[in-house]
Amino acid sequence: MLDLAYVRNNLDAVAARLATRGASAGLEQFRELDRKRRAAITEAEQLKAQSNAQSQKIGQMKRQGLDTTAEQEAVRASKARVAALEEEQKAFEDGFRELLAGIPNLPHESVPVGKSEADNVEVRRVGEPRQFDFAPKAHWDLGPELGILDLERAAKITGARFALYWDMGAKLERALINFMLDVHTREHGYTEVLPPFMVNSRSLFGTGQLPKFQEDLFKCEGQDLWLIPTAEVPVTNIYAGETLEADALPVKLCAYTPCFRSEAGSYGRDVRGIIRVHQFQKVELVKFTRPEASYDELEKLTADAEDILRRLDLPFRTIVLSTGDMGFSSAKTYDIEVWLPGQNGYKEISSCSNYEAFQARRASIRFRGGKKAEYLHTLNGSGLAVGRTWVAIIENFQQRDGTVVIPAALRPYLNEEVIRPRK
RNA sequence: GGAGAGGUGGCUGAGUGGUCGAAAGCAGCGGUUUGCUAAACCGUCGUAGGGUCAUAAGCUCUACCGGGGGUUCGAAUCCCCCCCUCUCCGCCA
Repeated sequence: MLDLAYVRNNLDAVAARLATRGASAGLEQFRELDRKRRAAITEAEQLKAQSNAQSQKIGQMKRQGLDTTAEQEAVRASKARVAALEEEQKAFEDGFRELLAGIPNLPHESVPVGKSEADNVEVRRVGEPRQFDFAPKAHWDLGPELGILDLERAAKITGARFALYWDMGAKLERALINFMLDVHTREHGYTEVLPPFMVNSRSLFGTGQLPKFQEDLFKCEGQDLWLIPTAEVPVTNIYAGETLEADALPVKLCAYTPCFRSEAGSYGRDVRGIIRVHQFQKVELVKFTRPEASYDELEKLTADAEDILRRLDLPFRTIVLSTGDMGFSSAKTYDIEVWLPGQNGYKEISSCSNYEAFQARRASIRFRGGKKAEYLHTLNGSGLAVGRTWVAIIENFQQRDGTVVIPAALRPYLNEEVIRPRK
């Protein structure tokens, strides 16, 4: 959510910046709705002030033993009008809040202006894609051949876009989770948390998934409980409604969670394998920072995520998303893309964003800087998506004989150096 | 799931129909005193949204005592529903 006073007083500038991300709609109504809303508030409150004064007077008169029948009747008579005005006020307030809550974040000035992902800009490329002296296989062939990935039975148990891992497949997934958590907590200074995997709608509003992106989520029928699409939601909301001490910042948290996404509207994309599934595991990094530090912290957070790929000897590139490709709540986003031989290209494995005060305002997360509490900045990024890391390892380190060599950094977590076909 | 107790400002904790946005204490902030620290003393000290206005200060109004309804001229206080916490029982990993 944008700052109301800022939008009101810089409407043209806000409109211009939103236009760069193709989101100008709504701002024309803003001024008009804001005006109507304030008029309604003023009118309703004036009448309420009158009634309150009358009621106080009645109290005084009663103490003096005076008859107050006429005064009581007068207040009672104005009640209907107060109720009508309040209703009108509420309607304007609701409409206005909805409008404000539906406006996406303003892109940071360093973000390249563009219409789509075609305008994203590569900022660095690390590692060389391996030259195979045989035709490398995609994980959807290699996984089943090794007996570690079983998509057919997963479809039987649950449905399409779910995965069942066997033996070394399951162990590789678990090893990756432990490896990532250990690196981030021991070497990058993050505190590990294990949050609920279901959240309420208030939390989803706080991070920006609701009200606009309900169709991407799984909801428990008849209850205000939703499966988390990312750990960002429960972890960012840890401090919802709270005010942190300035010297506690930055707060750096990391969490392993499964993530559940309906993938509505992605029919036909990444249909093979486990690149895009309804349930995947992720280790997430979340930061709460002072406003002036958030862009430095975004660089560090991105580097922390990249470090996992470096340690696993996986080639990757980092791109900065253009204004046209950024998520709703983000002011700036880096995507990290890992090289996948099966796709002969780079594929997103992490998304690192600075939300500035956008989420903090929605979730009401502040810090006490000077005298007054002010909104802090929130950031998060995958560190990393575990399922796609699994794919990257299988595909990048496959051998001619169909085995997979485990990268050195991961061997202590697996007690194996090679994944061989399961008998 | 059953029975009971409770949810008030940063914290503790008063307040059962009007003058209560809310006593008191602690913490915080400003100051006096002090060689320094401590203590003492004085003052100040909630949030959000309107109006006035310079997007300031100040003044003023409205709302907020877990959330939502209701009764009443008037609700922290009375009634109803819901949520959360604690204790006991049952069940369960």
